[in-house]
Amino acid sequence: MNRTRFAPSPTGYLHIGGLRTALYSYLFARKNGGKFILRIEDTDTERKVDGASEIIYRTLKDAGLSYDEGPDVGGEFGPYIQSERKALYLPLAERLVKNGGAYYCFCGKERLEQLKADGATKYDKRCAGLSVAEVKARIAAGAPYVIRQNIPEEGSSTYTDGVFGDITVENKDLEDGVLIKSDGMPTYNFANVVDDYLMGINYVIRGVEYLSSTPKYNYIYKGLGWELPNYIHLQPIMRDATHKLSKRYGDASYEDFIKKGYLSEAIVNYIALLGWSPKDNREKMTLEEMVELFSVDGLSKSASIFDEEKMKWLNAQYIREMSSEAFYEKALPFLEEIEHLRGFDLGLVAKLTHSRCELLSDVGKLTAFLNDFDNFDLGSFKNEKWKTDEATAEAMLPGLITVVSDQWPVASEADGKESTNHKLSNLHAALEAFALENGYKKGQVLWIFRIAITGSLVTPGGAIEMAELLGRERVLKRMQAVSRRLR
RNA sequence: GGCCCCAUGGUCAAGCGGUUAAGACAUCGCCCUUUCACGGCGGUAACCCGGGUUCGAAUCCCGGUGGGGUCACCA
Repeated sequence: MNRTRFAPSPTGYLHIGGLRTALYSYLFARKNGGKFILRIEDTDTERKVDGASEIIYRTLKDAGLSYDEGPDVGGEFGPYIQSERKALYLPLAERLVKNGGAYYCFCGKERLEQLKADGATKYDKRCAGLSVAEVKARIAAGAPYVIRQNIPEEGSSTYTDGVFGDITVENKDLEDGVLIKSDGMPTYNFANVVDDYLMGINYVIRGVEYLSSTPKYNYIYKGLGWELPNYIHLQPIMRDATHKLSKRYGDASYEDFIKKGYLSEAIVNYIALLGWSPKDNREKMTLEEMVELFSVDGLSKSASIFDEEKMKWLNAQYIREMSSEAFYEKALPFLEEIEHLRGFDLGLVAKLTHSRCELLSDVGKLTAFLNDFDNFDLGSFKNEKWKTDEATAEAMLPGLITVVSDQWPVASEADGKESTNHKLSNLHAALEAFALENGYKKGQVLWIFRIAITGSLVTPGGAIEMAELLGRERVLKRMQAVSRRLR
């Protein structure tokens, strides 16, 4: 049984890079019929943020990455929150000391600093030579101590990474890291290894920052007589060629993108592609399809730069394939926040903007003309293809007003949607007739009409659709106002 | 600086010794069209550099350059 895990520290919100690591771990587990586990690594009390764990749970679920075991779902390898596992580590470190894989170290801060000042690049193993009796005596005397890993001075260590292949590091380049701090608590390095082993994790999927320190971790496994896990290291997502994506620069978290109007599916789909590609080069995929297509050899060895443009494109793809009902439902929270949409038929707004949105939040700017009308540039009447300009508009408008006024009946209470559609198609026919009678081209009339009622070169729909959205009264009022401005 | 890793168009990326070096985003042009968008068609655009190995190298080896990571009683 393969078991993978995602082990974030609750330092705030879930970053997009973290989400991708979780995604790959999830895909690997699901693809191979294994289990995906969530563990919260909160041993650093300084950086701990209230509510951060909940954000992680929520985001993972929202993104569809269901975990089989975790703090809020339980499991037989718990607890899944590191701070609740405190008691586990010290005895194991002591066992490692007995096996020769670690030793007590009494060197204080001053000596460590002195070593560094003298040009040492790592701890000099001085305490590794202490006799058992001496160690006992010092501890009994109350001397503060840490437990350090005892790494061989000679030779080298090699392991095989799933994406990078064989990684070899000289042992002399490895430092005897602290396993247990002077307060009795484990360091991240130690707790991480212990927890992975105890939770049965046999595929460790994580960022490349651990690539060269993995041999150290392996010495812990070996020292305790544990079987080594397999490793899959992932290159980071970059903001540009030289900077990682990070929240320090406001590079988004998952939730920020949701707030910006991205769909969860699109975000997950896009980040899956950043650093991985399926054999058939497919781009738009559901989570299920990703599970199906996932394989480690599709993982990239180089870092990838985050390109929001492409994610936007993917988001647009997802938006377009939604049913109008689904789109309306998803867009509603955004629609309701837009001031200038008050009093308009939001269902109709959604229908008109659906195919024109890349982000759910695009509705606002697509309908801005509903608000910015009064002083629009009259030069907008100029159109080269239709050969129209302000003069054309001035000449045409009075007649146009009459047509609309006469041919577009006032809506009555009893009117339903069908009746409205009927009236609008009548209006369309009436405008065509008007064009014919007066020697205009249909396109000219529709252009003048649309500009006169929207004041905008670009609108989410044609003249008739804009008329429907604005309603008879507003359409007439706007045309009259424009006609006045043109005189 | 030592050590580890990486290097194909602006971006994501196929490619695993013989290809006219895919595809997608972006960009540009044309078509469609009652504006825009969608859609369709087409264009511009890449193997970091230098040495090898080989009949043949984007692919293998070495060196350089560039970039990233790592060298904490942080995670």
